[in-house]
Amino acid sequence: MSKGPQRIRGTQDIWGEEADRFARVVETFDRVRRLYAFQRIELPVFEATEVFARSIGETTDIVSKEMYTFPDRGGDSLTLRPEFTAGICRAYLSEGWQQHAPIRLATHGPVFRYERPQKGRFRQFHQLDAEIIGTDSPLADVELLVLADQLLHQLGISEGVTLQLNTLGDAPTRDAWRAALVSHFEAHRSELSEDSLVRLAKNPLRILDSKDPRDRPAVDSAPSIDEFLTPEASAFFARVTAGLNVADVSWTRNPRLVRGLDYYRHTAFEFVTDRLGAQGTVLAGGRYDGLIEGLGGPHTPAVGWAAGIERLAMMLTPPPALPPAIDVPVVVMPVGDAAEATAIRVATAVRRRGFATEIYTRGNLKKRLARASERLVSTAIIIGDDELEAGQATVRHLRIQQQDRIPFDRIVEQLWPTGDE
RNA sequence: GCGACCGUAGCUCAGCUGGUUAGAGCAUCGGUUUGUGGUACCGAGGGUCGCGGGUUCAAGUCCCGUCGGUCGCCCCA
Repeated sequence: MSKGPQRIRGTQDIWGEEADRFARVVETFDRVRRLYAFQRIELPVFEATEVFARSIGETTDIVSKEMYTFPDRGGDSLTLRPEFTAGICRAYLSEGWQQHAPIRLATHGPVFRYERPQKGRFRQFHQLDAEIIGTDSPLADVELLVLADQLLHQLGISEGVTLQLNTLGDAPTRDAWRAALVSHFEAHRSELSEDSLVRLAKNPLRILDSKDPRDRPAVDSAPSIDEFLTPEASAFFARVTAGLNVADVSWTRNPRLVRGLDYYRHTAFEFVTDRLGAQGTVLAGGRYDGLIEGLGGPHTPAVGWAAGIERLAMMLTPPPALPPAIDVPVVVMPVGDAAEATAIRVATAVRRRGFATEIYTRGNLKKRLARASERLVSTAIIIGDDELEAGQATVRHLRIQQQDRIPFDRIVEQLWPTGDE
């Protein structure tokens, strides 16, 4: 079946209706992001490996086994970005964006993770990303969440999506809670699943969102973070939730929500749906006050989130509701080689007037008209020997099945009279 | 990385318990007096049956491996 080179596993050739959905997600994000005054940035798809290794956490699966890491010809170790945040923080430092802090940034593009592909999960996939860097105000967290909420509404996919919210507290909170969890789970070792025993050593917080029913009892009896929140941490969380309530964004407290990446503090959140099988998370993020410091910069508080474009696109309304991919109102049909030059001249004039057109050259006139009808073209400009001799094109209006003759140099102004956009 | 299912024309699939030159629909291309419409009719091209090995007189059909896909686990957007 297959001829020639194969597409790389976990990558996609996006085309047609799927490409339209994809574009709609990006366009909507771009529109909403402006409403919240986030500025657009473009960043490299690869960075020095240490940018990700130091920020994401050496023990996470992403860093330990999912990165595309390779030496370049100069011997430096580079990595295709597995997420946006680390690269944005690196840029924040190397471009001196501190002087603009707090700064609101938005971007989107491909990210890469060496994972086993399945529904809604790819090796090259695409994310939307929004970050606010340089403020420790809970208002920033609120703004980001309200932005996310509005994005989902404008995409028309907020139905069935719930915002799950949690706090991971500040550093002292997190350390105390973590220690309590470790001793709790150590005491219940015998009740845990094999997976969770591994987590206990590597990333004990992760046991909390285990799907294995065997872990339930130990998880249910585990200490809650609320018992360890410092007054500052709980005041922070209270201001975030209060802000969401004022903005009328509904949310659910999920005390077992933790983040996979090590750099998160305080607010952690996920917009989750049940419509995407195992890949329920559609947009996720939180506050990462320690990350920039970890990269060697000054202490810099920040918040952000990322959303999977493919996952959002999959939730979009089915094809019929979408507008046609390409709207070409006019088509030019030269009949015979002699008509070619005139066809090019006419088509160019149409495009310079600001309208899309295509020149159909293949097949007999009947086939071409059939093709045009199929694609909902409204006007066909036919140019053959008769027309060349008369200096007038046959302009056929496909909808009303009527046609008339118009001199070549008057076609554009006849079809689109000035002032009638 | 683990488990289950799947892999036949560009697309969607049929091919019964292994048996002559592998089929259909859609799409494509051509034709129905080299110039007038989504229809109709006629015809054509297009397949190393993912790939490699094995069993058998004989394999698209059975077995093993491999690659790819799907779903789940892990992880995550």
